[in-house]
Amino acid sequence: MTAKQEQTAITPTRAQDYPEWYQQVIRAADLAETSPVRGCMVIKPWGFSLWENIRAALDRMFRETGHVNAYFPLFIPLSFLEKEAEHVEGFAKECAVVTHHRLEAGPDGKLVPAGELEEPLVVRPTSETIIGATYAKWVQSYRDLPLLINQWANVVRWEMRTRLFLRTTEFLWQEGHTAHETKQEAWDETVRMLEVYRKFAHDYMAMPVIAGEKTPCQRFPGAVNTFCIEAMMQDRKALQAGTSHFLGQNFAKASEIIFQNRAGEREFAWTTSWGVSTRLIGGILMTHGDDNGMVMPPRLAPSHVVILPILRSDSDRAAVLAYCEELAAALRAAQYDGAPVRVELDARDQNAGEKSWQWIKKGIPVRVEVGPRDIASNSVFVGRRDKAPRERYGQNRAEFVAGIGALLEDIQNSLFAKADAFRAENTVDIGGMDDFRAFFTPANAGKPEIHGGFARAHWCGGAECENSVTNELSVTIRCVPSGEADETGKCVVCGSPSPRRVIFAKAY
RNA sequence: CGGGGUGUAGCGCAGUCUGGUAGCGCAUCAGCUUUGGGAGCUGAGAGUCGCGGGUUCAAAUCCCGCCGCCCCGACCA
Repeated sequence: MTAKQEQTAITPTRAQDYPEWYQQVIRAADLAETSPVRGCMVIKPWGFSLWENIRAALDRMFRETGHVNAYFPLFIPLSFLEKEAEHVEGFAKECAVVTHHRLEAGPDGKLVPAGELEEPLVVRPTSETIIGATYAKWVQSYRDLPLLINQWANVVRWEMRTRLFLRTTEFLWQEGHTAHETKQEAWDETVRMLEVYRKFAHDYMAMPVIAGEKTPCQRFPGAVNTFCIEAMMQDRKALQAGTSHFLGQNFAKASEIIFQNRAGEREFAWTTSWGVSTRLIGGILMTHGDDNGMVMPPRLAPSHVVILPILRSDSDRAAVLAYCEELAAALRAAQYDGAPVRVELDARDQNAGEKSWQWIKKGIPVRVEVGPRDIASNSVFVGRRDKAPRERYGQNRAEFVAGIGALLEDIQNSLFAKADAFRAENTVDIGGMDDFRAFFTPANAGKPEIHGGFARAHWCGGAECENSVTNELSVTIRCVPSGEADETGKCVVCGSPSPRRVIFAKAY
């Protein structure tokens, strides 16, 4: 082997500079770019198609659990936001506010806002309050419940620091808002939707997650309980990938969602809300992406297969293209995940190797090269995105077409298995504070290397202990995992008795 | 919003210290040659050097102010 390292499509590599790698993959895979507006992004067709597939799959799951879609206004009267005290406190600092409704030419010819609004409008950071006000009108009787509504929308949160997909000023999401007759029903809904998210992450994103509950410090403003799914990225930091909130009667009280119950009494409804956002795209990138770019899980990939004709000479050209067209048609007639296989035929007149690398960077699951030799032997030359770029194999064309669904499913499963193994390798049980510090302290403080992971450690339940590790090590409690057996122990910070382990990690 | 870094062609960068009218690689376009793995040769196009002001005969370069982006911190999906 020569001293020269094998060239990677992305520089720097993950190990060299993870945040820079992340940005370069977004560029190289043509997912998105920054915009003239600070903190806002342009989602490009290849990235948006991924979002559309996420949306379609989740939307189906929401309908299967009895929900319907609706749409509520982008603008929320300021007074609505003021109704729930904790909610105000949580969001006030990051609200964009509309104060005028007209532009007029100023003395220097420039446009200036005019027509000041009587009441400023807040661009929704989330829609609990305006949906609550609407539900208050819709709900009179227990017969009007439950209300099970979702909306796909954009929201704005004026964040200090933004990162493409992970935290942008404007982002796309879905927010489910439900109202129920009983506490139990609302609680069940909260847990049901958390499970929908967990299943979606596992089955579609091929991203293992831990479902659990947030500590009081990390709760959604105004919620009684907040549940979440937490994933581990390849820099071993945690990414909150979805949340489901049990809101109790807090927002019903704020918005006066009152119904007459079966006993004829007036009662506040029990509500929930739950959401996932375009952040999931960042999650997919950081779960599966490698030093050659994006890796799309087949079930969500904008396209499954790209056919790359090898056009060696003009005399071959027509025959090769015809063979490729037939192959594309045969693949499109095949099914994967209950729908036709999505196929690209890249007949652009460019160097074959260059085109191939472009598709590798975009993360398409399967590449198929077809040249005169393949046609002569009635075969195709196949490359999988979950394998090394040069690790390819020839296969009989009919077998390849017949097996395309199984191949895509195999890639989907291998991505999950790899991510799951990575998470397992970087999840450790920790007992004492010395080990805890060692786990979360980088060896090189000047330019921290990838370090840490998920620490499963005991916690007494006290906010002081939680805050102390956050202040000292920038480590937060990601969640109290659901469905784990109780295990008594001693709090990693203070040594007090603890009923169970929780997940500590650095987080996005 | 505090500390650090950075901003020069679509992308990655040199040039800045020591002021002299902008360069390299990749990409793009044209032509020819190539073609089973990120092609070669020749030629071409493309930059208000982040923005604004100042010093100077002359500013990418020096000075002042502002802005964007990245990292760390506070905050968060």
